[in-house]
Amino acid sequence: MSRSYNLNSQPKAGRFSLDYQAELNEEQYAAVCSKPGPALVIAGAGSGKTRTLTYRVAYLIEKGVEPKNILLLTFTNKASREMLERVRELVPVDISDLWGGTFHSICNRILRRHAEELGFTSSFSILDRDDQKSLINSVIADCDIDTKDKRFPKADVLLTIFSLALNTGADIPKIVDESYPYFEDWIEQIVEVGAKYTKKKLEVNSMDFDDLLLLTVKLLKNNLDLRQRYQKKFQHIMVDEFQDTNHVQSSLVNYLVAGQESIMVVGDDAQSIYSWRGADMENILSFPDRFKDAKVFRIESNYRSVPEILELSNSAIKANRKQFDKNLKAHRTGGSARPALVALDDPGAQANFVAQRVLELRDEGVELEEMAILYRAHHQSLEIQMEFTSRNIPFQITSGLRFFEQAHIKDVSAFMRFVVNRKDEVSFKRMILLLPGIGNVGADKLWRSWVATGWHQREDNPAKFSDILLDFKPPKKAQAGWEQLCYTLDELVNGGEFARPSSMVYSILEGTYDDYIRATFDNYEQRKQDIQQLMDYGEGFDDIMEFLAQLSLMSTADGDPSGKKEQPDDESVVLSSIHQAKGLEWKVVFVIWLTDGMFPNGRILDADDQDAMEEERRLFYVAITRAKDELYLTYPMINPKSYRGDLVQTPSSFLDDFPRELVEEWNVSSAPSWDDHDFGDDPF
DNA sequence: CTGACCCTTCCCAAG
DNA sequence: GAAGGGTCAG
Repeated sequence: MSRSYNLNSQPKAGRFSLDYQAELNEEQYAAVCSKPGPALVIAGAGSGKTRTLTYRVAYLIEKGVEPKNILLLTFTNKASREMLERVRELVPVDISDLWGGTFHSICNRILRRHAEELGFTSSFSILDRDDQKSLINSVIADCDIDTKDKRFPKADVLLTIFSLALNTGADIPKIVDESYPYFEDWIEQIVEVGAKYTKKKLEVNSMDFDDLLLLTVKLLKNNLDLRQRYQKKFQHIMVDEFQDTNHVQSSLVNYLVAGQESIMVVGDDAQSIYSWRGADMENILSFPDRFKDAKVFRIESNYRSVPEILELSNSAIKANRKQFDKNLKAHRTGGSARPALVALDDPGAQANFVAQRVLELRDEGVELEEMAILYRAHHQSLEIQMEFTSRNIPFQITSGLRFFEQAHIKDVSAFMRFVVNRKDEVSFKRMILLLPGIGNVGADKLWRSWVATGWHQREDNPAKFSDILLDFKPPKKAQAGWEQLCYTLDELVNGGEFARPSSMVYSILEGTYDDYIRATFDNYEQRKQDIQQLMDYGEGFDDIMEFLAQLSLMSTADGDPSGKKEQPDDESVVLSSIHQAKGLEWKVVFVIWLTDGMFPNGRILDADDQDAMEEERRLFYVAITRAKDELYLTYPMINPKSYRGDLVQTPSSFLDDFPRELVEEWNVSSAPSWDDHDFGDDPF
C-alpha cells in the first residue's frame, strides 16, 4: 500500500491542516515539532503526555515519514489502542502498518518471524504464570532435589527470582543473596533448576513473558544483519512510560535505535511504580548521558485537575527525596471544594459511604463512568463489590485474574495450543488431565507415547489425529473419554488444515468440554457464556496462531475479549487497582483503604526500606492525580477481619505528608441512621 | 494411581 | 478466607 500519502508527493507542513501552535501549549509544541534526534520528554501527571505523543506521530507523518517506519512502544494494549486511534483521527493516512503496541506484543511480532533462528518454531506457545509453574515443577521433579530436611523454594518463588534476575540483568546468586538470603544454601540447585527450566522451554517450544523480551534482545544482539534491518525500518521510535522500563526493555530500545536515528521517550519519574518487576528509574534519569545530543523537554502544565487536587498532589509527593524537582502548574481555575478526607468506622461503613456518595453524585449529574474507586490491592475491593451489587450500582472491575487465565478458558485453549504447537507438553497434559481416570502419571505416559511417534516435531499436520492417538493405551477408565477427545482433535485439523479459531472453540465445547464443565463447576452457565464469548472473539481472526498469541498477551485491563459485554448506554463505575489505573482519569476518584498496612503495604512498612516506601508514595501520587474534579480519601478505623490482628487501624502515613488544611475532613462516623444521612450541610 | 479431603499457607502490584 | 499442597483411602 503506498497509500494516500503519495497524493501529495511534496510533504509540507500544514498539509493536514493541523494547527500545532493552536492545539498545543508552548511546552508541548516544542517537543512535538522538535527536530529529529534523541529527545527526553519529562511530562508531569495530566500534562497531556498522550496528546504530545500522538501529535508527534502526526507531525512526523506530515513531514513525510512513512507509518511503517515508526515504532510506538507502550505499556498497555489500551494505551496503544487509544494512541493509534487518536493518530487516525488526526491524519488522513492509512497507518495500519505503523508498529504500535506493548513491548511484549511487538516482541511477539518480531519473534514469530524469526523464531527458527533461536531454535523455536514460529508456532511457539506463550506461557502464563500457571503454565510456568507446571513446567518448573516438572523440572524440579527431574532434578532430584532432597526437599525433606530443608525447605526448597516453591515454583512461585523460583519464578520470581528468575524473572528478577533477567529483568535487572543480575545473575541468580546475586538476587538470592540480596533478596532471598534464607535460600543461600540452595543457590546451586536454584541455578540448576533455572538452567533446566530454560532448556525445557526450548524443548516444548514455549516462551514465557520474559522470554519474549529477552529472546528478542538476543536475536538482535547476535544477528547483525537482522538488527540493521530493523534499525533501518524503525527510523522513529517512541516510548511511552519510559520511567517504567527495565533493563531488558532498555537494551531492546538501544539495539533498535541506530546511530543517528530518532528516539523520543516520554515519562514522569514521579510515576515510576514498577520497580518490583525490574523497572529502573536510571533508564530515564541517565537518558541524557546515554544519548549525547538528547534534548530535554519539560511539560509541567496540568490540564486535568482542579487546583485543590493538584496542590494536594504536589504536596504529597514532596516527601520523596529521589525525584526531579518539579511543580505542576494548574491550568484549570479553582472554585470547587478541597479533597475530602473521610474516616469511617469499618470496611462496611467505608463501602456504604462510597456507594452512597456515588449515588448522590449521579443524582447531581455525574455519570457513573466518570467515577472510579481505586485501591492498592485487588482484595480491598471486596466490600465495595458487595455493597454495589446489593444497591444495584453497575460497576466494571479489572480483577487480578486475566480473562485468559481463568481455568475454563485455559482448558479450551489447551486443545488449540496443542494442535498448533505439538511440542507443547503443558497443554497436552492439561487437555488430557480433564479426562476422568487420568492423573499426573497417566498423563506423563501418554505424553511419552506421543513423543515416541515423532509427530511432535514434524512440520506437517497429521491428516487425522485419531489415526495416531487411538493406538495409545490410556487407563481403562479413561478409554471412552480418550476416544471422544481424539475425534474432537480431528475436527480442529481437517485434512492437515487448521479450522477457523471460532469453529475450533465450538468443536471443543460441543465435543468434550461441555460435559466436563457441567459436571465440574457449579457455575456452569457462567463458564459456558465465557467460552461463547471466546468463540465470538475468535470470529475476528482467521489465523489460529495470531488468535492464541492475542489471548495470551491480553491484559486484565483490556477486559473480556468480546468487548460487547457492556452496552454503550450501560454506564458503570470503575473499580481498579492503582497500577492498572495509570494513565487514566476520571471526574471523581475515591481512594480507599488508606491505612498503614493496607496502603502503604504492610510488608513495605515492616521492611523499613526507604526506596520501597518512596515508590509506595509515588503510587499514592498516581492515585490522587487521576482525579479531575473531586477526590475522596477514605479509611476504616477498625478492621475486624484483619488476619494480622491489628484490629485498630492507623491512618495511612501518607496522610501526614501534607498539611491538613489542604483537605476537608468529613465527620461521618457511626451515625446509627447512616442510610438516611444527608449531606446537605456538607461543603459539596 | 487417582481423587477427595484436610491442613497449611499466604494475601502487593502486571504483560 | 481461599487456594494450593500433602496425605490417605479406595
